Amino acid sequence: MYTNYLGELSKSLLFDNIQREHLADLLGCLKPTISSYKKNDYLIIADEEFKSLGIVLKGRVAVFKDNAAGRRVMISLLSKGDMFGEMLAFSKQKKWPATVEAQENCEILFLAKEKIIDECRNVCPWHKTLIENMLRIISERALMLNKRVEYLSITGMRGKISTFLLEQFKEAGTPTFTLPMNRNDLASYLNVSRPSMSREMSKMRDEGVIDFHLSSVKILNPEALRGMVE
Amino acid sequence: MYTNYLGELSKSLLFDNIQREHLADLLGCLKPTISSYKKNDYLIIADEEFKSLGIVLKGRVAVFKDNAAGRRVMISLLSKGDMFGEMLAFSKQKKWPATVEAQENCEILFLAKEKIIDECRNVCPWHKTLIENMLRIISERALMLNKRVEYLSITGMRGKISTFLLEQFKEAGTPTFTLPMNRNDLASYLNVSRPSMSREMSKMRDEGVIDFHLSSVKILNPEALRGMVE
DNA sequence: AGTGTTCTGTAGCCACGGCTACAAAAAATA
DNA sequence: TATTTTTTGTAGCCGTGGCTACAGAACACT
Repeated sequence: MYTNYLGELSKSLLFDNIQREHLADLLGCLKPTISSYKKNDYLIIADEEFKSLGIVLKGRVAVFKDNAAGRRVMISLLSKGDMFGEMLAFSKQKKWPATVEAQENCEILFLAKEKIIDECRNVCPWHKTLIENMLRIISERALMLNKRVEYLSITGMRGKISTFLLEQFKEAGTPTFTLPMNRNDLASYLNVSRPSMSREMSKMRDEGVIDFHLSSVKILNPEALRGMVE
Repeated sequence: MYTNYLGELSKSLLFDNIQREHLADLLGCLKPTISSYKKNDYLIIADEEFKSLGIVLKGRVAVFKDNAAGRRVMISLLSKGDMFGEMLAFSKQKKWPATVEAQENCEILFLAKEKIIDECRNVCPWHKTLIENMLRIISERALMLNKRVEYLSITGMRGKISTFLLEQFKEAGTPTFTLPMNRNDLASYLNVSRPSMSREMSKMRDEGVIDFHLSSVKILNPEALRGMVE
């Protein structure tokens, strides 16, 4: 059944640190179901009852959210190895907050939420690793969201740009580094418009604080940049 | 040692569904440490190595973050029963991202991160409940952050206000309901300025879409409100 | 090299919303 | 009831940044 996918699954974060040969045992204990979907099929419709979390085995799926006006906004695009619904599995929330749609023909593994914690704690030693992985995945996602909120809470284009660049600078260690996204993605990450962001970056270049060409950026005056944070 | 606090701890979310009489056993197995701090003492300084998560037993503590410009911003204010550092305990991140300071004289229980998962899985049956609680707490926090990001990503005052009111409306079930925060808190939750928000709400009242007096709000025209979401 | 596609920088217009300031209402304290 | 403190509504000023539009650069594809 899922034997074809053992190799793929063992690369997934949820099954990290679990040997491929033990994975089969663990799956035997988790008893997942596998479903196939055709392009444009809905895997999940918002407000449906949550029963199990999903892992993409093959193909790509899109997570959407319909806002109150009825327009659908894409939240994320998932492919092989990615998981969805992991936060719902452990919260009190009972309904899916989003809609999930197949972008291509795909196969999805579903894991019932009760199986993840409740079963075979003593019998199956890999379960402990599974729980650890789950805690790590959710915690890390929460930390990412936290950082995102920080960026979004900054008022002012300058503040956002300089905070972001300083963080990249700190991470890279060197004053010259490559941006991890293109202008469009960066703009929507910071929730500003792309042209406005470009305009401001150019101003900052004119002022001699930074220099850049496409995705390559150089911090010329870190102190001045820090002064622009607020 | 912590026997004085058993009653308090059993009310904490982390120890939910654990009988007070079993809590003592569990704590014996978790081997927490308890420290006292005076007003203005630092419990944690940002960038220190993370070793254990904390639970406030007595007093109040403030979580701060210093932005790149050096200005400190309060993230949250914690009191009896509140926990901090729970996301760090399970992520790969090794350093505290924030500073924690005592607002009053207080007592804090610290729980080493290894103890939470690694120990006594088979011996101590309450451990399973503890892990479940932890997963629930972190998942719920992630969901809250997710919702926060959604609000912050809405461009336009109208969009934010109407989305928020529609959500409250849905939650309440009735067109008349009470706002869960005052204007200041709501404004900073939506990351807008308080006067601008008030101005826009008044406009919406003039247009006959909503009515309100202080914290009491009435939705007069839900359809029109939905049209303002984007 | 040639073509189409995506990405980036730049310009100009103008509305949204931030900010300060103040007064009235409500709530807390005495 | 009187007094202080907090919360809320309103006004006016004006800068920030969103938006459309376009041209040139970079990239992908053949």
